[in-house]
Amino acid sequence: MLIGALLRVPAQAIQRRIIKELNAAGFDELSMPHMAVLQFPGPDGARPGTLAERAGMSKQAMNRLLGSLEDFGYLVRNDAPDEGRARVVHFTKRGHAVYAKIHEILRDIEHEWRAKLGPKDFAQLKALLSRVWESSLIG
Amino acid sequence: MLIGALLRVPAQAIQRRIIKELNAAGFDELSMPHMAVLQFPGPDGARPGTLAERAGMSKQAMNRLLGSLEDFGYLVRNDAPDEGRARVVHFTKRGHAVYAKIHEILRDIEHEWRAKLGPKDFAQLKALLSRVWESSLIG
DNA sequence: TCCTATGGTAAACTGTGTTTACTACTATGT
DNA sequence: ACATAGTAGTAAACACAGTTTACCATAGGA
Repeated sequence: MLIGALLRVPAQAIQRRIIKELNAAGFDELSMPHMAVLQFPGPDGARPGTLAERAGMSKQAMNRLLGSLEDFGYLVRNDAPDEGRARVVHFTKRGHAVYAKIHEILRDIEHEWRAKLGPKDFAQLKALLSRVWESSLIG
Repeated sequence: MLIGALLRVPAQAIQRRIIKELNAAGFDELSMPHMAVLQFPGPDGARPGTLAERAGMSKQAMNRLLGSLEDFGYLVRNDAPDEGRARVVHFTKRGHAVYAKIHEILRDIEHEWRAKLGPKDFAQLKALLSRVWESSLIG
């Protein structure tokens, strides 16, 4: 089995599970595209343009996503007082709640993996993936 | 760093790189959605419905994808003589060529990762991901 | 024969993302 | 001071992908 599938399949499974459990927990307006905003490290305090770059999409697409999340009450876009036309995204209470819920789901998943693999091997897996992250392999 | 991001980011990076290199290698009609068909274990010999299920999408969406790949000359959909209305997907020569190219790219990526992490740690990483795959963690 | 299940197909609708075009503010050069 | 270029954000038109709804074709029973 090649590394592509080995990474892709569990990553997708986690993504799907997060959306499903989020919907079940009362955040039922959220769907796949919104994950581009909610992904680590989260939008709180960031500029729309920065978020667009992180997600690998155009500023316009990100902006519409932010607009929908603002309509749903997850965040607000305030003017940034320091710089010209810039704006800053901030979570509302509900926004902080989803983000916390996502972390809860991920902690559950980590707990299950740890139980299956054993704590030592699971730690090893995370350590190796962290090294991939830190190296220039995924730039 | 939580397991979600640790898996998602490199998996996405690999996906993008595959598409980019495929385009550069002369397979320039291919874009992200086509990857749903070309993903492991590949469409050769499979039913449209099976491929839809694998990719987690509707049969109709998969069928249009197959139609476009057929138009581009990557595959054909023949009648399956054994069963009622069933059809079977088969690669054309060009289809086999892309699939081989994808494998080549993935082998390159594995080579780079092996060089960065060291052969032992890279093997360990793949072994751990294989265990995740084999366990019921991603079902 | 009629009913159901399965596999596939077609068209309308929805939403998502890019492209193109524009506004607002800042900084720089003359 | 003014013109210019650069940065950040926004808006509308467009293209495309995926779901929904509906339908056709074959096989296997009741």
